[in-house]
Amino acid sequence: MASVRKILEHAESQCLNQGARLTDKRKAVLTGLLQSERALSAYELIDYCRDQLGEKLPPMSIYRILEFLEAQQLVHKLKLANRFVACTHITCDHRHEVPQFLVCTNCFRVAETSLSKSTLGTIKRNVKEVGFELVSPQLEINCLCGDCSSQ
Amino acid sequence: MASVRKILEHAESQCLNQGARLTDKRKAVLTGLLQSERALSAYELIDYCRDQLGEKLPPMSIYRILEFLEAQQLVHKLKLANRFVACTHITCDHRHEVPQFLVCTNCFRVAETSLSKSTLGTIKRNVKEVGFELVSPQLEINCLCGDCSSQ
DNA sequence: CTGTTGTTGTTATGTTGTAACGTAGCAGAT
DNA sequence: ATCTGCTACGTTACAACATAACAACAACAG
Repeated sequence: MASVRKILEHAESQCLNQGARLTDKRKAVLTGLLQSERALSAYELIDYCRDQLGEKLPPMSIYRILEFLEAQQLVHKLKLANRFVACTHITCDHRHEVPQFLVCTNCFRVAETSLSKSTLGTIKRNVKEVGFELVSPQLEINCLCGDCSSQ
Repeated sequence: MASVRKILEHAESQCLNQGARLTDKRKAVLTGLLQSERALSAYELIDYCRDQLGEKLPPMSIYRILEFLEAQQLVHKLKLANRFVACTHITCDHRHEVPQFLVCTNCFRVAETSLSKSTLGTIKRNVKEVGFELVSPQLEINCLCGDCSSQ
């Protein structure tokens, strides 16, 4: 995995391309997520930025920054856990596929898999049958990670 | 669909079989969920019970009751939406399969589908590959319902 | 320098969820 | 009856999560 510094640089130029700025505060929040193995809540990020990076961010700012980072596709919000993770493909330039997140309900570690096109197709067909529509191109699945399932 | 009264009777005898009691307050909460098309939050249920059924339930009670009803398999908690729905199979006696909930992210209407065994198998294999384990026998998928997707 | 836009600060408040402890009522044993 | 123990429910207080509304300020184009 690339160093945090490298990733930040990459993210910064990516933002500039879109006419957006990756400020220090935004970098701090992104750094927090990059350095964590687990998905973090907004308030955990506040603590992290204060304790590790000396950035004091009130809740309001954190939520704004997270919203920004999400819009830039640099982080994902996991609704299942009400937490955030850095996108694992930040440094890839290719278009992102439909991401599938496996979220450990115990410790909030997150893994990503990718289901085959045909499996996804099956799911989509099922959804359509009951008159619904898959919106979020994002699947989140309740799991236990290896550590937690072996207690 | 069976009447609410019928369902309550069925649920009550099911509880008795397990040595549990379906009290008036518990019935009120279950009724609220049965009469709603959409998944309801704990606080919406408080309002419903107060306004429609004259049961004043503090948050603590609601959460305890919901926990009870979940344990009895009478309701499901949807983590994606932080809301609750009555189990659509309350009146069936057969063992429940792995439920899959399609949750409208806009209005919280909920539909259930069932993926084929093979599709589920594929997902389980994917999960296992990254060292995780499917715990919750429950899949929740972010969708838009027909109404909301056509705006 | 000035107006505009975007970023952050500040304050206040709303919403969701739980801990800790108290009470009420019923069931069975003595 | 009284005790005991259990389950359901009440009460208070607070923790955790999220946003509204408005003020201040920095960056930048013209």
